[in-house]
Amino acid sequence: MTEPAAVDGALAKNQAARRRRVIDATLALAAGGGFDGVQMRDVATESGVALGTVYRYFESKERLLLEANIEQVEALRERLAARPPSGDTATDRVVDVLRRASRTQTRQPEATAAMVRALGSARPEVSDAVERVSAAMTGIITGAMHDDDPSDRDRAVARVLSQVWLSSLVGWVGGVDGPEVVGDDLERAARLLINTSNQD
Amino acid sequence: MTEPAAVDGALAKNQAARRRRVIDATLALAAGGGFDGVQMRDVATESGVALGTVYRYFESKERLLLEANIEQVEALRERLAARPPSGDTATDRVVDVLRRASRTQTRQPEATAAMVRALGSARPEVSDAVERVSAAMTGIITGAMHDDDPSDRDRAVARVLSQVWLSSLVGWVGGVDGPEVVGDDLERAARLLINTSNQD
DNA sequence: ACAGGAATGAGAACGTGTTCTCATTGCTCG
DNA sequence: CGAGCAATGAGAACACGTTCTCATTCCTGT
Repeated sequence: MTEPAAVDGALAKNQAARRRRVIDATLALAAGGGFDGVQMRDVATESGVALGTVYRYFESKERLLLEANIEQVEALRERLAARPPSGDTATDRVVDVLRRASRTQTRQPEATAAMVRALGSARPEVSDAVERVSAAMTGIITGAMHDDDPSDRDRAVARVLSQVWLSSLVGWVGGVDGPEVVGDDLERAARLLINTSNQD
Repeated sequence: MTEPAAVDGALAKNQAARRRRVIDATLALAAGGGFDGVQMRDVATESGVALGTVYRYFESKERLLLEANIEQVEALRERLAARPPSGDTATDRVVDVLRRASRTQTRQPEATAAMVRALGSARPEVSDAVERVSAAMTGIITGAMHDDDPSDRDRAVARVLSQVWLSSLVGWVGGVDGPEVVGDDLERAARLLINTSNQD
């Protein structure tokens, strides 16, 4: 019954440890020099792994950054879920969460820049990773709305907001807008989308 | 009075012609092979210009693709303005225009992919070009709303829609969604945003 | 028409992502 | 424990964006 390639075993453990070191090295390099600061040779050196090994674990630099981003966004989701948003209306809670999220991102400009650039590069080979990132973003938003399962409309709103999120990050990382615009964009979009009968 | 470097003159004309050839070669290559199909050496060869000259005209491959994109989006804007959208309500007109626009883009998958990737790469050096592209998108949308000058709210809605536009294109180009999703996303967002008292 | 200077052509050269080769190591299973 | 095989290390090699060099051509102003 050793068919599914035992998840324990010495090999698996070593591989998990390598993967971790590679991602950590990536995050460290990204925090320092953004996208261009993450050079595959450096990632290999810093994580104590051969260049070819990095590529056996991650098919490309983008994949590497996206996997790192998935961790970050999912961690963000858990952190936000742990401290539930304040606010009486769904709109307020969503705005609160979105503002906290964008603050988190704009506080680590370089690392965020690296990952956003990977997100925007749009190669089909990494579509599954992009999907997971945006699923996490959407989950953050629907989670802030209310405790019930999200309705179709909730999901539609959340999708739009996560799209605004991405575009706004791209605009910030690309130097089109300042960091505060990300939060403002999201708040404005949220208020336009979730307009219950009470005008702000 | 020959101060502003005469816009006519033989030199200026040759330069304009070179620039045109370079952009045309770019579009042709992009139509064939997407982002990776646009190789700077090929652009130079196809446009009958030296590689160094391409770089004197366009600081980078991204700049080149973005300048090409600006032309396309502005052409699209004029075409859409020439055939005003059908529909009685602002929502319907906006949806009509957005659907036509996304059809135009998804019909040229490779070329669009190349340009979207340039848009998503988010380097500050090309922020002005990104800005022009999104200004054109926004203009397309506000133009569809009504003939009057857009209100602040109109502009806010248009900005959100142009952000959805970009994200949705990124999702399509990146293989996350099918081409029809772009138009659907935009329509859904438009209906959520422009909710006059008449529910659809 | 001519001198001076800017623009271009042609191609080498460099940096970094990615691939490939081959020797070595480490795991698993009998 | 030992054979076999996958994983890894080390580094060369390749592709393409970008930069640089230098000779040649083309404008422009006189």
